Amino acid sequence: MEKHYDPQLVENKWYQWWEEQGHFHADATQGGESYSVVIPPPNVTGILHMGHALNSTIQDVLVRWRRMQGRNVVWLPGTDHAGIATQNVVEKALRKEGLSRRDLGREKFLERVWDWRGEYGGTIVRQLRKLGASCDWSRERFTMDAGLSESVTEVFCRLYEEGLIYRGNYIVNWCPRCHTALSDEESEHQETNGNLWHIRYPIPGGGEIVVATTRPETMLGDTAVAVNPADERYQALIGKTVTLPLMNRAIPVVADDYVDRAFGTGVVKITPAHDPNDFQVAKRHDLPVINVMHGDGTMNEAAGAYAGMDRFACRKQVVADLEAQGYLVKVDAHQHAVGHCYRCDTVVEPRLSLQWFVRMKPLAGPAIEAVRSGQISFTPQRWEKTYFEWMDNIRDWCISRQIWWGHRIPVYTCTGCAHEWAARATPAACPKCAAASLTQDEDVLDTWFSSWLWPFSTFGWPHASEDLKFYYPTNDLATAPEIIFFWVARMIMAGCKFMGDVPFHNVYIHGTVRDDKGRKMSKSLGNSMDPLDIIEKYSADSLRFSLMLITSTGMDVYVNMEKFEIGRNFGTKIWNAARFMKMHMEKLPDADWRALAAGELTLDAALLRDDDRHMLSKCEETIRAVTEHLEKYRLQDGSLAIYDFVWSNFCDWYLEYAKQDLYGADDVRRRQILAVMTDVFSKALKLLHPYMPFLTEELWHQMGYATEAETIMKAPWPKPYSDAQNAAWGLNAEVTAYVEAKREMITAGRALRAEYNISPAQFVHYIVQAVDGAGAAKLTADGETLKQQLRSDNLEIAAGGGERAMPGTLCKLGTIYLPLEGLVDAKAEAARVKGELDKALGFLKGVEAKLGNEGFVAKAPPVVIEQQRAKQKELTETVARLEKLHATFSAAG
RNA sequence: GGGCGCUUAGCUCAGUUGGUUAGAGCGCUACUUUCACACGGUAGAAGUCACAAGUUCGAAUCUUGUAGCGCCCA
Repeated sequence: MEKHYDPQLVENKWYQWWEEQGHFHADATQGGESYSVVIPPPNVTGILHMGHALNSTIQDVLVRWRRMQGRNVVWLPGTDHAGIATQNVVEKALRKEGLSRRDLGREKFLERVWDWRGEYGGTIVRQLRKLGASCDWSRERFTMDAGLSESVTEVFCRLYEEGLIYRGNYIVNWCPRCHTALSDEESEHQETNGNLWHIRYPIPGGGEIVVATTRPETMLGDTAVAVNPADERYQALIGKTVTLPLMNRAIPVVADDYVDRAFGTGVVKITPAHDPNDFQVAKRHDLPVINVMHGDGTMNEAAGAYAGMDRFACRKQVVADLEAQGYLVKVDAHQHAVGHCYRCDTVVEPRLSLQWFVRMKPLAGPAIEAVRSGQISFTPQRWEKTYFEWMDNIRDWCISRQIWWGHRIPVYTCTGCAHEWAARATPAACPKCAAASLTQDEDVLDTWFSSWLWPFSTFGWPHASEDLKFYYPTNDLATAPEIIFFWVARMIMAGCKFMGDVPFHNVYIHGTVRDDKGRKMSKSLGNSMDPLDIIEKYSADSLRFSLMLITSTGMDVYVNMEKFEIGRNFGTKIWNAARFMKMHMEKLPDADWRALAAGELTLDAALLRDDDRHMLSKCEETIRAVTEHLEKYRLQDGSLAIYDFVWSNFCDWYLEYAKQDLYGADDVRRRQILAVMTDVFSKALKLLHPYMPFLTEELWHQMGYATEAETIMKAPWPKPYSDAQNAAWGLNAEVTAYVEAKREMITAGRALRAEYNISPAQFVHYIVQAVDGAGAAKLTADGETLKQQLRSDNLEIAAGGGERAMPGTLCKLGTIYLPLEGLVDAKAEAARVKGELDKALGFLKGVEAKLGNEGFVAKAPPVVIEQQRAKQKELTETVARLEKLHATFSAAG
């Protein structure tokens, strides 16, 4: 084995092998307890970014852990067709050829998109493999697959037939660049510095009123102005008309509660075709609706002289004209939130158009109940509030998009009798009049209209299937908070509606990966990190482990390149621990390490020493801790528990302790030590496997824990030792406490030599004054290992007796001295001891104050009082010993 | 404007039902290439837990308020 682990070859080798061996594949017919996860389908145009790395690692940790627990696990991967984004990409490519999609026509264009998808669409799926994601690739799905398309049509038809889908003229968020409607969720509000223009609208026969607007170009489509009915200032004007400047149109003054008296002048212009609130006002007052814009954001004929201008150019011109004609009163700077297209960042235009909508209220009820009743829970739980907030105020969902790439709306109209209906298959004739001449709606559906079916459409719905029966509902869903409205909430609604059951039981909402300055990673900032670069530089294991170790549940995570050294260094540490063990294992060629790693540990209790017992106890503790953390989705705590166990316990202490025996001549003892090590280390590898799948698989084989055909992926998740084992081996709290006290003494001894600048290479003489005879006996039995760890050639252990005039440190088991006769600065030592004494006295005072407090003694739980009493006893003894030591030095000085 | 969250060591963050001498990783200081590992070892320094008031025998932890930062929704 090399000194440094080289992950590049190893990672590719194992991934390929896992996949070839079918270890990721699951089969419903094998039964057992199911555990299923569907991947949040990444955009087919996408490439892997740090957010995917975090999201996928979380899922893979959970999935690999459950697989080792023996569950029948499936992690279903796939991509969504990302209607607008993909169409944009292909249209851009076409433009380079000087073509538009209209030049090609719908059919040819779609062929081009499919070609594109075939060539570039699989990128992210290949990248997920590099990360180690144990997805069942045989089940990979795409939202435009035949099967998933069938689910979409089925769902559309059912909702249509139930009257839950309707078409109507409403104000929608319109992206003039993508040339399509967007849902409310797809319009992202951004704080923008704009202006509030105050415009004079003259009253025929004298006077004027002033309206304030942030979008002056829309005034061309004004059909009224409105005031609050309770606003005394404008009572006289209600029902009168004013003249619309520039257009010279007479428009009425209406009274409506919607108007906020305190905003601007208290008078608002009403532009029904270009503002959702104005549209409502127009409906209430039966006002005409004038659309002044084309779909591409240029002004249309209704804009009069401004026809043909771009909306922003028009804004400038309108303002200039208003000013020139004396209608502009003033301009105030005004900050407001403006909707932007989530795909291309163009300013969204509220626009009246004919679109398809889903009535959401009836779907929301059961979905709200599913979370309220606890059938679904969010981690962290606070996101449930966000969910309820949105669901309680849910609005209808605009699902039609004026693009070509997507599921075409299955609504047909008879050109003969004008009958309109939704059909699951392309109909041959009108069901009403039998005419064969039909037209299909030109629009396609929102991509999320297929994604919201993902947890069951991917398992074969609407057809009954074994998979659907066995794996639905899924267990966990991991995603980012911004997806709660787009996807999570809608999946819950769809699951409840079409499956009659929730789509998953737990939603794990993780944070955002940011750069080390806390900024979101973005192409324009140039601060994004490519997970593949990290994998190349440090390995996928390092990426995964480091991410998990530094990311607390649901919190944003700040990363930079150096953070990934954590995982790499840890990997090297484990690698070297393994290398060390192997070196000694080779001295016992007859030993069956595989049986030891796989089976129950049998040990000769008579040969066990306290450090072995301590190690076994710690291992058990770690198994419990990691398992519990994973159950609670505390992935960071899980990784930290393993890290601490392997590094701070196994490597720092047990390995060092073991050297005495491993380098010694006693084969029986060596066998025992290596048995304990193998048991503990193989368990550590298993606990670590979900986080670092590659390294653990490599070592699983290197260490001889498996035959070639076996994988750690399917090795059973470690369990704590049985009560019988614990009893037989003598694992208990006293033993653990003794070993830890012994370590405290070793640390104290090392600190003494550091203080006296004794070179680490030099062997030194120590004297230990144990507190009692029993302690002295134990320490004497451990004498050789103590000497090894203290680098001492002379260790005297005495029981009881007085304090000595030499540098010493008080420990639980006794005082450890560094006998440096003649060299000791007694004054300095006295001062050092005085410092410790003062500290101890301070704590003692605090404890005694607590115990002296009547309220505390009367009200605190007995356990806590007992704790304080024990502490008081301990501190009192410490103080007494320190006082003696101090006195000794004072006398010597 | 409404909602949610954050503020703990130089940096990034843990701290799970109130009871610790408040922890980790990185960074920092000193020593160190000794026979698993310098991607290492040993020892160490470092925090009025944002601020204020309150509840309590006891508050980093609960309540209220203030300030700053961030996100979501209008």
